[in-house]
Amino acid sequence: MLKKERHDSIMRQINLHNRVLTSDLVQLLSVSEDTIRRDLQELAERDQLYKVHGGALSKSYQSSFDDSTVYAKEAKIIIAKKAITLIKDGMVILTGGGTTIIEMVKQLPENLHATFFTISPFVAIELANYPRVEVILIGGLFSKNSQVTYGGHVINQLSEISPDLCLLGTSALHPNDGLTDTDWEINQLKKTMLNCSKKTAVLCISEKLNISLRLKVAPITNIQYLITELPTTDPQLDDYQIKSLQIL
Amino acid sequence: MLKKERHDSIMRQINLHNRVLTSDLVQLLSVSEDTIRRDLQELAERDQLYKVHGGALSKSYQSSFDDSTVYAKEAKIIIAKKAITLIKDGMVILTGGGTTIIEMVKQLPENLHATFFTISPFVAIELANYPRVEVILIGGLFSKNSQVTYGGHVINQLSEISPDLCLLGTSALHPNDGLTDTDWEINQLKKTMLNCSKKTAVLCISEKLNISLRLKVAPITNIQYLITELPTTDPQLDDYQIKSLQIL
DNA sequence: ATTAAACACGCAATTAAACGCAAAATAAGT
DNA sequence: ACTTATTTTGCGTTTAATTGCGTGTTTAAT
Repeated sequence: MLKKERHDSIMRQINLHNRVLTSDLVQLLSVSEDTIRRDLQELAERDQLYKVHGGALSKSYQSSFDDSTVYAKEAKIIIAKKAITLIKDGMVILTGGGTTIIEMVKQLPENLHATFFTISPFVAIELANYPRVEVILIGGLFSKNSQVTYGGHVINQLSEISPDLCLLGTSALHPNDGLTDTDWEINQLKKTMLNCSKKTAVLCISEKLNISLRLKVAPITNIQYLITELPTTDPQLDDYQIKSLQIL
Repeated sequence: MLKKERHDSIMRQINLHNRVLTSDLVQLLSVSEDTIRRDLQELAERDQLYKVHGGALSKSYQSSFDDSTVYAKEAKIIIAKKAITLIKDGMVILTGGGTTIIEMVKQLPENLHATFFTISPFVAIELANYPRVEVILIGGLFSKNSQVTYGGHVINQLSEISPDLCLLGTSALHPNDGLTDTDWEINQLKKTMLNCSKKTAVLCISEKLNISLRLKVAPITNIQYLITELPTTDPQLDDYQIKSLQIL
């Protein structure tokens, strides 16, 4: 088996399971441990995965779990400040969850007058500090992992609203594969959020760029704004310079 | 399981719960106590948590779940422990918001298997720690004062469910006037919650007894359980000794 | 003071990683 | 096609990391 095939296979396993054991890969690909180790090392050098003792982890896995030590907070504040330029008085806005969105909420102007729909209790609680903001928490099953509401009931309610702007945190963004995710239910949810909104902005710290996960949410052409902490001219963003997408 | 996964899992527990017991982690991650201790030590060295005898504490106490300032906490814990005796495996339960209810949630047995509907995001977040509990957050307008969802949408959804038990925190309870409140919308809400549930338990610290507010929610005969921090024989409860009301 | 739980320390067993080297495979040039 | 240069791989060995257990000590609660 060619090295490149092995690497692809390893990346597939990682995207599929968020983690992989060296020993499993040895069996799966029937090569020696040394080879796997060398492969993992190489992929780690290319920033495609996170190497740990005993195996490797998905790079995006990192932040899906640690949601407290607010990872890359500086970057998220920069993103937040860019994002609020999209928000005008009187708008109806739909948001997902995640630390990036919460950072954004904290940066909102004191006297903003707007209506927010959200699937995240944390976002709702944070928004409650703004006297002129109307907050509607969309109810449904509560996801223990993502800490947002999800499921059919949420989807139904989303189909009844038509916000001006949808603000979405991301697990992964890729120039070709667009927005992807790992969880089926959250995937459905994000799809619906995107579809019901007039415009969509994706908030994405740069390390989540060029990553592609198992489940496809939407092609990049369905997104109108991409917001990262990088300057708009940064070469990392070159692959995203397409006409339908405005980079902030 | 990889060490980093363990660490993330531990941090997640801490961020959600603000505290964690070594023994719980041993069970949760099925490794020896030594391993957990070494993990905690490592995380403590990295300033990610405070290590204490028996477990560890969150380093950042800033969360909205800071319960160190909860008023009359001791009393509320007593109430909580009484309340959970009403909860059996398999039940469908509806809860309101408030610190008393949150204290109760924190006291629930680790392996409770039940379905909870709630109008409080805080309660939902806290319930999310219980692996076998299904949490449904009832969505709607989010009240800045009471930090619960309210309004027509909530009322509608309540009318579609029929929980076995409704757990209600109280603003005021009076032998003649029953359950009363000050806010019109919250009042409507509590009425509906009471009506849709098969039985209702009122959680009430003793200092809120014998108080009557402007708006009537329900007569005392509509309530099945009264839970206070007092012993059931306390003279303060004499006025509430009626046949339809069980005092815990 | 007594007792049980929690802890720290060292040890040994297991497992993973790193290193050097030679065989095998691949690519390149004649 | 044949040889040479380069890369890749597997093996043996060494080194490091991780874990669980036994033992004795500390801590907290009664």
